[in-house]
Amino acid sequence: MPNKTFFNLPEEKRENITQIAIAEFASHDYDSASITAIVKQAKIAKGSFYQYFEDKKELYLYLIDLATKKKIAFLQEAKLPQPKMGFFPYLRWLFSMGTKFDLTHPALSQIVYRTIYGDVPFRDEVLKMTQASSLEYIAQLVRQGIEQGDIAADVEPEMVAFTINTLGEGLRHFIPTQLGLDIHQLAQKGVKKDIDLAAVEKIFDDLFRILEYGLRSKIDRSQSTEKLTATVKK
Amino acid sequence: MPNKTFFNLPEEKRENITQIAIAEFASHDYDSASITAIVKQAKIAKGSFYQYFEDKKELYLYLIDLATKKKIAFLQEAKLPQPKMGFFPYLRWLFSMGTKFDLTHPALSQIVYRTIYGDVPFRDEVLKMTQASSLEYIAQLVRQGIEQGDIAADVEPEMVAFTINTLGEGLRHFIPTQLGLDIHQLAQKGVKKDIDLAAVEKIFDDLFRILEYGLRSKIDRSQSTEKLTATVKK
DNA sequence: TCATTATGTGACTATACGGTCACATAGAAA
DNA sequence: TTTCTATGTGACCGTATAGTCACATAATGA
Repeated sequence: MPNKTFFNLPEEKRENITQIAIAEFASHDYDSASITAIVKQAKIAKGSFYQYFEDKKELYLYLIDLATKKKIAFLQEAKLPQPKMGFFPYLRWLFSMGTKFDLTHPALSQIVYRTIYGDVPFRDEVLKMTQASSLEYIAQLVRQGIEQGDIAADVEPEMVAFTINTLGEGLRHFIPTQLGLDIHQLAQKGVKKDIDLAAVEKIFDDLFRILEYGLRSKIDRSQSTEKLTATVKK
Repeated sequence: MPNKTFFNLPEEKRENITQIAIAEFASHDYDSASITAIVKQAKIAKGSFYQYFEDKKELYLYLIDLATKKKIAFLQEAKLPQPKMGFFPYLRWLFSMGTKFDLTHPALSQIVYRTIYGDVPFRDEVLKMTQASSLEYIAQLVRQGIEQGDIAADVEPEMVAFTINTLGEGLRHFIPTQLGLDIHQLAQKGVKKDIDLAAVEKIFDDLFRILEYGLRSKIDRSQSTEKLTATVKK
């Protein structure tokens, strides 16, 4: 955690430094992100920076923490749907909110994303803060879905959790691509034009058609293939 | 492409330099990979290196090219299965061979993987050499699968191609994890213990159960749910 | 033997990095 | 006014980087 000096700073100044740091760590991996570049852009002395943060690692962990908290706040702010709405609608809501967060906070999301695939020198430490928990959450959701009869009982919950988690991460690439947005420009310059939400929903329609057919329990499948098709295709 | 001086080198020396370079670019992203470190390990003078390669970028592109060619050779060497064997068995063969390649050439595969998620300064240039073509190949396969009646006609081919491609990439994380291997250690030290191939097949069983149910055309689905289950579970 | 060409070499340049520190400034308390 | 504490500053350190170049060595051919 940063020194209290950092939090004593006028909000505007602190926010400015934070935003510049986010942009730097979003567009470079840990080793390549430059403290020198940050202080130069933020127009503060190097010595000042090192009065706010112990070292580079502390700044980085602070940003990871910030991203995690912002995402949780984002999900809580959008009022959670009925908890008993069933596995697939709930999962779709999760995917949809995740996408909205990624599109409205592209830089933050990019920083977290980097910890999964990039070269953070202390990856394990960071993954505990992010990735592991989200995969475990989905796995638990899947087990619940099986108990409730939403998901076929003969699937391997870990495999399903992997499939869902992987596709969720993959959407972070796929959706911007389909919308004609460049994911790296996005992280640096933010969203310019309005997002075609209908196109995003169409992508979810298609993806959940595959997932539902692939995962739904056999009772449902044999009973209501037509109804399912009707529901999915609206 | 490297200078011809590089190819005039005694095979052993050239191979040594190549392997060291591969290890370096596998364990660091483009900016962090160090030419100085490579020449030090390979015990050649800096000046010699710059007689083989124009600059860092040329070495990097050479490695990407090498990885691509090795993977293609790997797929061709394992004699291609009957081309008309149907979409799912063929896809499973592709996944299986991809996994084998990743496990036997972890460093090369890591370098290519980096171009998708890392910060190569000339990403677009590189993606044309790798990612784009594999996604396009799968998309074409999907369209073919729809024509042949293996895949439901009402799915969006691009969406299916994304799903498959994303899961294929994701397996590169998932399989080593499930086998208790560390993906980054793997890239640096290679495979020590024998790989539990049965466990890998089990993962494919589970994944293809989801994919087949999710994608198979409705005619097949209603006709032969039992047979399909029997086939998949063996 | 000499000349020509291909290779090898490592000190060197210019630049960048993370991090430090002696000092300067400011505001508040006394 | 003086003292104390919090904050700001940028030259500087040690180390690393990609890339260069004047020179050395080796091999080939005449």
